[in-house]
Amino acid sequence: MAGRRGVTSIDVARRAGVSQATVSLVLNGADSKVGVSAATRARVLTIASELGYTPNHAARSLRRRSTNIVTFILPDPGNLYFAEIAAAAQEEAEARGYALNLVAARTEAAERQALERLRAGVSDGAIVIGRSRGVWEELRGLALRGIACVALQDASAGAAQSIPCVRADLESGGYLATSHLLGLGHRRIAHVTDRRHDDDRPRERLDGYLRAMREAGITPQAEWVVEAENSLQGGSAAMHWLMTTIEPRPTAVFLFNDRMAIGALHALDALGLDVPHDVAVVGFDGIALGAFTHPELTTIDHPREEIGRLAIQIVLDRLEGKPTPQPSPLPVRLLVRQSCGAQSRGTPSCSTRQRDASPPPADP
Amino acid sequence: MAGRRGVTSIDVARRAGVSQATVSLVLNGADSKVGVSAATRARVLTIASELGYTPNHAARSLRRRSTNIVTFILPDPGNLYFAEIAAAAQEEAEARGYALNLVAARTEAAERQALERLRAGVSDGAIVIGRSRGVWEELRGLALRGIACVALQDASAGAAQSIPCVRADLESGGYLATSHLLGLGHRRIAHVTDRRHDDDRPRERLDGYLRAMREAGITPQAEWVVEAENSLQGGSAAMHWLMTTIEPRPTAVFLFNDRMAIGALHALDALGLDVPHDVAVVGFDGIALGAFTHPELTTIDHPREEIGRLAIQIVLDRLEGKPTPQPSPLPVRLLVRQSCGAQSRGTPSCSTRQRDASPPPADP
DNA sequence: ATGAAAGCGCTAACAT
DNA sequence: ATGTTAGCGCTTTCAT
Repeated sequence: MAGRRGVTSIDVARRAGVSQATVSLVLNGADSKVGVSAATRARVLTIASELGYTPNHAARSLRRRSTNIVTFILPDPGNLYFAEIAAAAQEEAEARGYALNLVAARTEAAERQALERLRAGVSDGAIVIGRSRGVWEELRGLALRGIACVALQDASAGAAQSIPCVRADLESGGYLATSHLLGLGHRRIAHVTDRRHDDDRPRERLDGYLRAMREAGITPQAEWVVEAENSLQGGSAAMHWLMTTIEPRPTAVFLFNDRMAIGALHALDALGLDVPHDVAVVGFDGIALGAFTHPELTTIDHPREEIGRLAIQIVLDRLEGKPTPQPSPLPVRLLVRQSCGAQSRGTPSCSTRQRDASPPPADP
Repeated sequence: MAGRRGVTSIDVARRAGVSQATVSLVLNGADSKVGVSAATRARVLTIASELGYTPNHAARSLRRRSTNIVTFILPDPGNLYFAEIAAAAQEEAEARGYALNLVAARTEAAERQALERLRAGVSDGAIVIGRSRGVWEELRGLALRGIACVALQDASAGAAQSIPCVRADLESGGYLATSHLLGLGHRRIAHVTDRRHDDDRPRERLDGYLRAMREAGITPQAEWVVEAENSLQGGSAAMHWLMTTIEPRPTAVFLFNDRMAIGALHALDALGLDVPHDVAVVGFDGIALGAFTHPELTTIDHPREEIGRLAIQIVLDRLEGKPTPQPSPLPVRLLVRQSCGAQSRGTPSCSTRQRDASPPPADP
């Protein structure tokens, strides 16, 4: 039920007493060699806006073989980490005249669907946070078709596979987090990782964790590493399990991401355990929310803006034929707040950047 | 730089030794009156998949005058409330064979852009959480063009304007929240609202707040109602201001949404004030995160799934020509957790649905 | 400076 | 059962 059809360039042409081609010429600016007289130009423009003319997207895309759209496929819109990256990408895309479409692909089926639509040419490029292994073959196929694809945060996609990948240095992050806890005197340090298997991301953090432990001469107990669902509940459940099952209890826990860490804080609260006194907690990602938890969350801070901006830049540069080197992993940094116990509760660190802003005007 | 073009139905036709039209017939199923022999059908299908053929989206949309896409314009992807609604909408859209594109429109300019693209026909319908006042004229224009639009959570859009609006009963929510606090014995109850002016949403909650106060025979002090930015910081700053400026201090605060409430909890924590003992806090929305804060957040729970599902249903029903009545406001409910002080900290209420799940398997 | 015309890849009505 | 054909609305080359 498409309803009455919109106004076309032919309508504009008729009203303006010119040919349809002229309308097109006028609307696509003077970038063409052929010129249009100022008078005609003005008349066409006026009438177009009078009629509320908007060029039809499908027709234009069909003809131009491009859409001016980039798709951002995200596995989980409920994870603010992705929201923050997408926001940065969005801004950059907009600045360069492209639209960014977010597509949630929470299941493999949804992901397949989304990729299928990419093949159909719904957009000129894509930023993909892959979920399933098979994504990479698919992405290469798309790249061959001229669709500019960039992977996010996936080591396996790497240079070998010829599709560029923007990522943070996750292994270093894992190492940093764990070293920090070791430096605070902790020995029984647990790590909660993402249950999803078909993915290297959990592995990288884990590698960093293991390296730090090894360097400290500690052999992590098998039960110190637990897999959980990547969610608030998952983090909470994992922490609950760690605290009620393992003897002796771990004194510190490093979690897969901030969202799970927030779940974990809640579990500890419910168990009556104090953070950081009884258990130290370190998250991963650096989402803004981490500055507002109780206690404030110590975490591994990713350059989220840069990740988003870089990803879209590579996509657009490719689209415009510019050379795009395989980017190197972006550095992460330790963001010390309260949950790790490195600072006293009352003394907020200067690295806690998200301090309360100035008071609002009262104005009922 | 579109790269080499993809495989078209003509390629498939050639290889299969049939006409291009036959390929189209086969791929669009048997819904047409004309038949295709099973043999031809099979051959075409095989070859199509061998060649990796995917129908071109632009061409198909141009011809069919429809895209099979619905756009969801959201003002703030960092607000989990929208993420939860969008997730529900997504699921329903998928189930009905449509794709849902999320578009972030954090500024008015971005919103205009997004609406412009709707006019161009990028999608068949749209769910819009308007930001600026002008949206409504624009939406009506789109509806006239046959694009099925649904507004979310905006009273002003209502029946009068002929564009359907799915919304929760915000005024009742404000009333419920405030009444609850009054019932707990509070008298100096503050309300933190959204600073944005061109919008009725803040107003509705405020109306509920004022009605409850009036019924209780209390005249709210002007300074009890403060406007703040809709963000974690905004909530935090507003709470800080309330607690450090007003004499005597309010003993309870009802905030515009859960995100601001979480910011507020943080400010109270930083000031050394105990929630709910020193100050009772009530949020609004019911996002999942509210069950994981410290203390757990008492809030006005919206039927977020239903909102998302209903919105997309109306869009799709309109698209399919089914009658779609103007929906009535969806009921909200008080979700009592810890931050209001109605229950002792140690005794979680049964309405706190998001309890920690069962323990995960240890499996390093 | 402007118009005529050829498609982009597909669907759907009509002809065979 | 299959092929032919006429566009969808636009861009762009080539004439004029």
